[in-house]
Amino acid sequence: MIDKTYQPSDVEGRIYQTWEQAGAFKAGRPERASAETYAIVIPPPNVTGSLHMGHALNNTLQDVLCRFERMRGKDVLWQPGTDHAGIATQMVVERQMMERQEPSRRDIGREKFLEKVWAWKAESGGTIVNQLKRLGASCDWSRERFTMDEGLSQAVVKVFVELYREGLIYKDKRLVNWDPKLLTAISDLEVVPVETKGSLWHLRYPIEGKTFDPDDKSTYIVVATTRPETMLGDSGVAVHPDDERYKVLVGKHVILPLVGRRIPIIADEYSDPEKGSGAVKITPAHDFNDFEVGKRHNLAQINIFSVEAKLALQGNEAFAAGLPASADLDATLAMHGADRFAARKTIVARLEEKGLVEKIEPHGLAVPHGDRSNVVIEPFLTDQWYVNAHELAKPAITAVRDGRTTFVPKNWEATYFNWMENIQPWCISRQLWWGHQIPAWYGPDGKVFVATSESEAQTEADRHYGTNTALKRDEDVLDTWFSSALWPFSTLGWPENTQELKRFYPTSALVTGFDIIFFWVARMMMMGLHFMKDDKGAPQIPFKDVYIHRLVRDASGAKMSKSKGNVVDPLGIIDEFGADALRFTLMRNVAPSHDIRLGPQDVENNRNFATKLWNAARFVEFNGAARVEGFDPKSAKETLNRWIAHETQKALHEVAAAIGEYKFAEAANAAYRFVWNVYCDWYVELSKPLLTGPDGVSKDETRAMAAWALDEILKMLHPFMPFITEELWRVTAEQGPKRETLLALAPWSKLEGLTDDNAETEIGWVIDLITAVRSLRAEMNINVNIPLVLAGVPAETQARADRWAEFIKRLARVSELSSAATPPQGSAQIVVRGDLVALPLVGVIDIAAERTRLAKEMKKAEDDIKRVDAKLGNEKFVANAPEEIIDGEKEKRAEAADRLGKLTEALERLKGAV
RNA sequence: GGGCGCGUAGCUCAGCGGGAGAGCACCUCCUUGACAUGGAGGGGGUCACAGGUUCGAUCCCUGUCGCGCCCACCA
Repeated sequence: MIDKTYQPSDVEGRIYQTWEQAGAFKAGRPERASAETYAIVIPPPNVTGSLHMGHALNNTLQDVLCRFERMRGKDVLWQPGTDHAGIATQMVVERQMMERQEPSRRDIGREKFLEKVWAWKAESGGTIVNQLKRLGASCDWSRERFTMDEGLSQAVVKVFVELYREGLIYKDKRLVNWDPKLLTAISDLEVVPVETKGSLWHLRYPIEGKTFDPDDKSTYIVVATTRPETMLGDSGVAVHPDDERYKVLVGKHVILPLVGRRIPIIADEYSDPEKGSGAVKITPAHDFNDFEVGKRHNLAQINIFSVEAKLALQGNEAFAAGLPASADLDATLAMHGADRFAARKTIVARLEEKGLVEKIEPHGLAVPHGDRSNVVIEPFLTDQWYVNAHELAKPAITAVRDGRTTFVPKNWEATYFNWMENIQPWCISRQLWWGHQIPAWYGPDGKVFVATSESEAQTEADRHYGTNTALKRDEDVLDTWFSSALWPFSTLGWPENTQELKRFYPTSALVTGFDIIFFWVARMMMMGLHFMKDDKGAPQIPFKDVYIHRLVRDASGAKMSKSKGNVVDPLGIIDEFGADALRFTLMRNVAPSHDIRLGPQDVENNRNFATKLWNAARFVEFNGAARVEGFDPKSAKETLNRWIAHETQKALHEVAAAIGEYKFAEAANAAYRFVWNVYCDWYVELSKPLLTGPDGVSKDETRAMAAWALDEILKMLHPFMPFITEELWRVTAEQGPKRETLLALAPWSKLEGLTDDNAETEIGWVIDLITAVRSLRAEMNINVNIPLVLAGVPAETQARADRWAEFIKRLARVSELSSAATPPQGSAQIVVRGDLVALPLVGVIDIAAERTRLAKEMKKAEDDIKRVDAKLGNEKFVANAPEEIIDGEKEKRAEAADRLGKLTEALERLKGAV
């Protein structure tokens, strides 16, 4: 028995358990050993994270694909796992330690700290996994991986060492984005510009050999800067070679104020005469452009503070060592212990005292910030490890150009190419503790030995030095995205040549958000193509299709964020409306070029849809419509049953085709319309006379068909609404012939041969008639059952009406159905598919109102005729338009003319009435 | 500066060459034997604007305006 109401919270947990116990989501089920494979690797959520709406969308999309392909008989692997999320996790644990007023990580040391992180991972790592299960995600949990588990760590080391040996990973001293709060380098992608109202300081640099006089412009050159504190590191002033104002100064020197350093005035195209004063100070160690200019002109790279000093002071942002010996002592002292912005004040004050500040203008600019720390990034000259991304990008670009990997929607490829073609070296070292420690060891002279293990490095070192030499391991860890880049093959067991690798790589699809195309997708492409080869040694892509989705926003269209307090918790939604309602809402609204707006109202509507489905199943059950062993829908005799079989096939094909093209909303909406507007609104209603009528062949057939179509509905909805469909599948299994499989493993039906145009025409006519009568009744406010007279209709219509009389009476609330040559006096008259239908309503209808109504209908018909005549009267249209269009227009005209004729007669007849 | 996308009913969005659709909201009616988390009916739109291509443009092209996002730069 199906319960009166569906309570998602009561059944979802149980259903999920059933799936797990049956091993329904396991890849490599023996009975599918020879089946085609289908694989998706999950975008690994942060191990310490919890499910947000973005996850809900991302994973529902993947689940729809996986469940659909599983039902289509494929051997599906949805590879789950979590990411160690270096910076994020380290920050979480550090914050927790601070809240508990425990000693800091530097106090307890690396080893103790890492123990704490692992403990935290053990404690909270399962959260996200359980939340994904609540969403219904059909991952193969037996294969769950973690980016820092042993196997994946081995993969990371191997990749690092091999790329190093190929020269594609190298150590370099260049400017990096330094995060002064986290005290680590970060990659370009982790820097976000923040629009800020700043100032532009115009500083006077005295020219060598002249006595500085604020009133004599020939004694100094003005440079404009947004960061006056960096002047301590200036090693040149650049002007544009064509700038007449400064031509005479090129080659001369200025004496850097406060510091006293002699620095050259150089000519370089980088200088823009339009900006600032046209002369720009060059600080090679603290600005990316200046770094390049400095290299061109051999300028000194002067750090205004040193990493060592900062590390020692644990982030006090102190200026310490590193200032040149000739620095103004006062300035140095003022810097000591002050942060960059305090230093700026001090320096500006010192310069102002000396009359060296010409003016300060307000100036808007985008200041780079760290995406995690949210502090201003300091370009900083340090030794870091880099990946030669430019080289690795080449095959990754080609693979997409050749269409071996395709983006859906395709326009993201432009974004991908644009970034890949301009890719910069990828800084992969991080001055953190939580992550994969770089497999590099240093000898006493600083020589580096990169190896897969310490002993291997030691052996190499001993060979090199000719004696046993103590080595020191590189303290840095790798960027989290380095291990993520290997995810599609590391999770499958690489570097071992596993069965999984052979069977599931390249994976079928990747589903991810546009915001990590660069962070993740591009890098997986690079690493996958470099390390994975097919039998012939050709590079292998990590995935064939990349489906890119957008954001989930709140009901008013605002981006969800903790600070705004508008975050909708998917688990709260699941508690209230059920996972199916949330999933279906997301799927019905996901569109390639739009973010999704999600309001509770939408979820409620889809919860209502689930209820509708539930009640349809109850109706079927009440009416004894159980599944019948070996029932073949093709064998149906009743037109109504042939019609629903026809519609079912159509809907099932629509849904399958749409999922196949990643058109999730189209698929979900096709299923929605079929279930609600076809099956419930018409089939269930029209089947009532048959199901409540006398026992017999027709009744049996209708019962079997109703149950059969319901089964098909459960299948077509299952990828979207796995819980309620599985539950109904289970309950209905009790009623018909034995059925052992879970719906999750049931085969997607390959319906064919059910198309029936006659049934469609006939039922279409019935539906139109009922709708027209209902419409008229509502318009004229008639609440009682009324008689219906077919006026002078052809024999075919008459026969049809006879066949459907009972149905029409019931659904259109008609008391009696009869025929006559002409409509009775005082009838309301409507035209249904060319047939005149009269509703004799003497004394009931308002003749004047009916006249007005008819006139309105006639106007419509006349307009239709005019429109078509205008077209058909156009020679060029007749000459150029395709034949079927012209024929269509002619049909339209004939239909309208016929309708007009009947309506005119109807109006004529009404004249006699009072 | 470069790129991508979007302006269609009050709202959220489909449609993307042959006289505009859905859901929600709104109005009217209906507790009829699956479902009031429901049923029936209805009103509501110069498809941003201007040109062009075409027999025909919401749909294709060009431009304008407005909105959003990404990349680069910002002395």
